[in-house]
Amino acid sequence: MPVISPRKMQDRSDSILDAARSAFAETGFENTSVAQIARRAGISDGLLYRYFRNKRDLLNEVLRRFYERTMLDLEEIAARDMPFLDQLRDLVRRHLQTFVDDVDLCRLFFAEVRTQTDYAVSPIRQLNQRYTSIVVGIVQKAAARGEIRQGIDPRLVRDLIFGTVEHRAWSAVQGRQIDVDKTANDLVDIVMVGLQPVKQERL
Amino acid sequence: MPVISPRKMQDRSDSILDAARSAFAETGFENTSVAQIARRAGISDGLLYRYFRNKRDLLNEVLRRFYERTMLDLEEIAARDMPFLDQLRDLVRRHLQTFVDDVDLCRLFFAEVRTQTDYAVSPIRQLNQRYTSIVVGIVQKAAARGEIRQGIDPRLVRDLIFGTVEHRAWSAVQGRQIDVDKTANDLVDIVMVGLQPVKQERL
Amino acid sequence: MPVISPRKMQDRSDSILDAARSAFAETGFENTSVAQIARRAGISDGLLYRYFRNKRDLLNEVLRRFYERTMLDLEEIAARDMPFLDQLRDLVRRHLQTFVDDVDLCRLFFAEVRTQTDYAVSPIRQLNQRYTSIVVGIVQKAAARGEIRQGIDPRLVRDLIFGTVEHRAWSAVQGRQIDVDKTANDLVDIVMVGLQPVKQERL
Amino acid sequence: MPVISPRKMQDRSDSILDAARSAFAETGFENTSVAQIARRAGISDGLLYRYFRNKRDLLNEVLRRFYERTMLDLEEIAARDMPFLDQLRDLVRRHLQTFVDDVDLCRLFFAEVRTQTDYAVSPIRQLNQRYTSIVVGIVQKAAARGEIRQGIDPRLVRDLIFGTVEHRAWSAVQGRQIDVDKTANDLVDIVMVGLQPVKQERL
DNA sequence: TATGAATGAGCTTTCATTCAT
DNA sequence: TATGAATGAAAGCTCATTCAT
Repeated sequence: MPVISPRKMQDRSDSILDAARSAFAETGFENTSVAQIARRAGISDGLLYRYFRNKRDLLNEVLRRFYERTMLDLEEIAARDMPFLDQLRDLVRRHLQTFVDDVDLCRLFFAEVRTQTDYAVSPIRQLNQRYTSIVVGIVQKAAARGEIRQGIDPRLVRDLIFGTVEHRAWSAVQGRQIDVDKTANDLVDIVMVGLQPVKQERL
Repeated sequence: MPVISPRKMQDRSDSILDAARSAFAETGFENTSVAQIARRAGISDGLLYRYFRNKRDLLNEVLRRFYERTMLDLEEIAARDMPFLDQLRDLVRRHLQTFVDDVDLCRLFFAEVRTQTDYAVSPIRQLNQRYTSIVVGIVQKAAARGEIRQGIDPRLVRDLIFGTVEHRAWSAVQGRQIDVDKTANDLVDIVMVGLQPVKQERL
Repeated sequence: MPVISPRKMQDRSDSILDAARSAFAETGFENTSVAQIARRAGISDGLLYRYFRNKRDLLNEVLRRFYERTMLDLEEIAARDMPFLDQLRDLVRRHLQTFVDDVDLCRLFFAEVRTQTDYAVSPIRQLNQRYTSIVVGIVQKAAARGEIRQGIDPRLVRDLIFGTVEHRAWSAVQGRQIDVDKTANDLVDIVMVGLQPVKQERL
Repeated sequence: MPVISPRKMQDRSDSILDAARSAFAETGFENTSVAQIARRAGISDGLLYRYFRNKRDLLNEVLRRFYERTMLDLEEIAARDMPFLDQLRDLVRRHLQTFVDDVDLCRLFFAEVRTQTDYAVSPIRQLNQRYTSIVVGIVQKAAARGEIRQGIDPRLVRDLIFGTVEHRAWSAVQGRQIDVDKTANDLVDIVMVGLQPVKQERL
């Protein structure tokens, strides 16, 4: 009995994950059956269990890949040597774009993963932390460079950036389109100079 | 002439809602069976259906009560005649406190309701909109009074406030305590004057 | 504690039966709940059980009354002293009219009663037998009078009359209207002279 | 490559249908649970649903098989080139025999299917129409050939034949044996020459 | 390696009937 | 006498997972 080549195994694993991703995105985790995923992937139910321990494992892996892919972009931006203001704007823009492009996977994350009881110790959470800590990093760098004032809690900025984008994107899910560039500009504007009416130099 | 007193009916309705709230919070909507809720409430399956039309009705009612209760506080703050800065700080503090006090219900809302495909037309969404529009309202009033600069999109401020608080509270769910007063102060500080280092007059 | 008058009891029993009849006719036996009947009758669920042992008892009583009422008409016709031909035609017409007027009750009988396992010993069956034996009776009388030829099995005529009417009425239930007079004439015509083409004296 | 042989699948399908037929016949459609059928067939509940879409599908299939089997015989008789009289007698005999052989299935049809509100659009009704239209056809042919007199409504003859047989068989269900040949002869006799006492040529 | 047959627990909701009040 | 609260069984159907083939 011929053993399948590692290459072929990898291809199959990928195609299962593809099938799972699109199926979960379309109908949600609970409303997607393993049989549906297997059919989309062109294999039998049983074989799927050779590649993934169970249905939830599949979900976690789908989201892990999503995160890793998205993170690369964000980390690339964070690695650039550029003024904080511009860097922040690029990050916000990129993050917003992720929501626009993959709203279903985002919803999946919020609905099915973040609320799991074992989320605190899950590998997905570690990815999420690594993801959001990118903003913490550039804020610390900006503070060190004097680009922003002292005494700012970088984690609050992180929550502000991700929270705002998420909330905005979420309301955009219900109906209205989202203008990525304008939203990024407006948000960064507020974050930098605040709402106060006093005259001040723009950076 | 009802066979049980209205008081007893009310008590029972409350105890069912209590049971539903804690059960949903612990195991999620899908993974909680009506039978479990009935057992927690100390009644039979069938009787539950004399108080609530169906399982989803139960969820909606749990969240409606939560919202109405919370909203009263928020609207009371919004109705006060006080400087925008202080009003915003009170609102943020109150909203944060809600998360601290009722993290289970918040999780329930985010996980089970907001992600439903029919959320757009659900009664809960209307409550949520009324809830968040409170901030839109005070921002508009502040703009009219000249307390903040022109050209600010009030809905972006709304997303910023609720998104940040939510994100912060969410990370607080996983472990760490949250310092409500400090967080509120810091957030309002950033929102008002931004991160920029330039010297400026505080309001 | 005042005992209710026999008269009032009778009235109530009647109103329950009325409610049951119309409810069963509209939605069928299985799809009608005891609570619905009680509500229609303006009483509580529990009280209904003071008047009828159970739901099926109610059904039997509804049909028993229906039969008795219908039977009176049929027996009145059978008691008349008139030529067999005319008498038969009147009976057929009357029976057809019953289907037209009370198709729902007829359906109820066929669907819910005649197929009960204990139908063979039920009071309803006795009524049904008494009902159909009316035709047996007039056939025997006609044979004795020489109005029909010898050697005819009266029970076969009974089955012919009731079977044909039922079958015709049943197909009429699905859509098409039924012309009572024409159908009665045509049926009696065939029954009397048959289909054969030979010239013969009409009676 | 199916994991079980087509032969075995067919056998199982048959055994499920057998189980369903006898269970439905004994306790009726509503009062038979899918679990009961599965147990009779020696399989699990779930497996049954790989063979039949749902409970009603099972009922339809049971009756469809019955009809198709029976119809073949009837259509074979109708296709023969023989005098109307003899053909009719053969049809009646055959139809009566069906009742004698499969009284349970007949009861099932009358009690559970024909009385359904959606019977008018059910596949079973189409089979029934095709079945009964066989008699309509031979009557029309007989009329064209002059074997029966003009002005006869073939559909009334259809109702007469099927109605009478059904009624007779039905009363036979409760107890008494049925003499197929005699009944067929007597019925055809009446249908051809009627009840009238006048002298006439027999065909 | 691969299949898909087979399992059976699990779910929401309804409702006839009883009985405390 | 009258109420309607309370019970709890029952039912059709789905599906993650296992395992014989």
